[in-house]
Amino acid sequence: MDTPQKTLRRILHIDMDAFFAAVEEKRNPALAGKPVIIGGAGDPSRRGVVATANYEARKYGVNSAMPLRTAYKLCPQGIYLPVDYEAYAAVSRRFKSVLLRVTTEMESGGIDEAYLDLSLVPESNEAVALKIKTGIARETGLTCSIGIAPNKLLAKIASDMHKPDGLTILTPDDIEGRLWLMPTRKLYGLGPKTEAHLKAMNIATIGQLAALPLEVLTEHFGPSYGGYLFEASKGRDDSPLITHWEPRSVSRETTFQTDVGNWQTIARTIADLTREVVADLAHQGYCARTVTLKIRFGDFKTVTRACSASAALDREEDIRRRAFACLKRVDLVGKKVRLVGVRAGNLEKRL
DNA sequence: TCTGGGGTCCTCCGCCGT
DNA sequence: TCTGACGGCGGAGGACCC
Repeated sequence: MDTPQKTLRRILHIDMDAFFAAVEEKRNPALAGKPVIIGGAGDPSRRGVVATANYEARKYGVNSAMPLRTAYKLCPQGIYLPVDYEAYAAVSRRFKSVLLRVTTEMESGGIDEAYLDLSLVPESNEAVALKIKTGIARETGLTCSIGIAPNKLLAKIASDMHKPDGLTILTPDDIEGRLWLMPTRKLYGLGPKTEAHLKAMNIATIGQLAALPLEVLTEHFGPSYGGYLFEASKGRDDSPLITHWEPRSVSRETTFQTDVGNWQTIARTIADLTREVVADLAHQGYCARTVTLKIRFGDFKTVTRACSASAALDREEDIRRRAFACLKRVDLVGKKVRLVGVRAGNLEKRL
């Protein structure tokens, strides 16, 4: 029997250019052309990391996830702003409404990116991309970069290839000539640890990774992740778009400005975080069966302690009592605490 | 010396029941 | 009754993403 030829999917990935910084520049045009760095409380003398730096600031070597204090050393003349999540979320809803006019087959990939399945959209790739870019420019005044490919993995790589304001189309014919020339780190899900592991194996490019037998990859990285690397290095990915999603956990955590040795301060902070978690659970309509406490010490060593209940909890008192039961199981003697966090997991819909 | 916050998923390990 | 294999499950830690 003939197996029918599986038609290629057509997946678009869109990434807003330097999103947080672009929103700030839009509402304060005086920032244009200046290095803008957004992160933490917007004060580079306090603890925090860079959430977004605009292209001007990147010229000084400032990048996402860099400590604000390091960014300040590289770019003392930069303009430092706090993260205004509500403002960015409002713009995010507007750009996503443009996407939903193209197709409702959309997966949100966070506040500044999304995937669309164009398989049933009649227009050409170029026509769809132009429609989206002009729509977003009209709606928000911002630019975006777009990648289009047969799957999510390649579409995301493509959107990153020409930034800002880019459009890149990858086909299966581009795997050898383009994908395989890239550093391994360009693969989604391959972070600094795996990159270093591969470097130690003399593997630097996706092409070199693709040449490794499956057995070698599973031996080094386990069957699940090894199998993923085997497929991804060849540009293969059949993961579907997730158009509907339920949260798995709700959490709050905070880093102290200076490390804390005082038990009362730690306890009060846990109580405050618990209150926020409970409010968030109520707002989202969930209750939780597991409470997890996270403690990070001054040396960055992190421990977690979890406590599960036989029935799902939604009362602040019940969740706080379990968070404190977890705290009792952490040895704090002679240690200073850098961060505390409270997480509610094993969520169930509230009736 | 520096390393946020909010998430997801995976692995490993120990416990428990069969 | 003892022992080992095995699967499920919860806890802990870690890698990764935006």
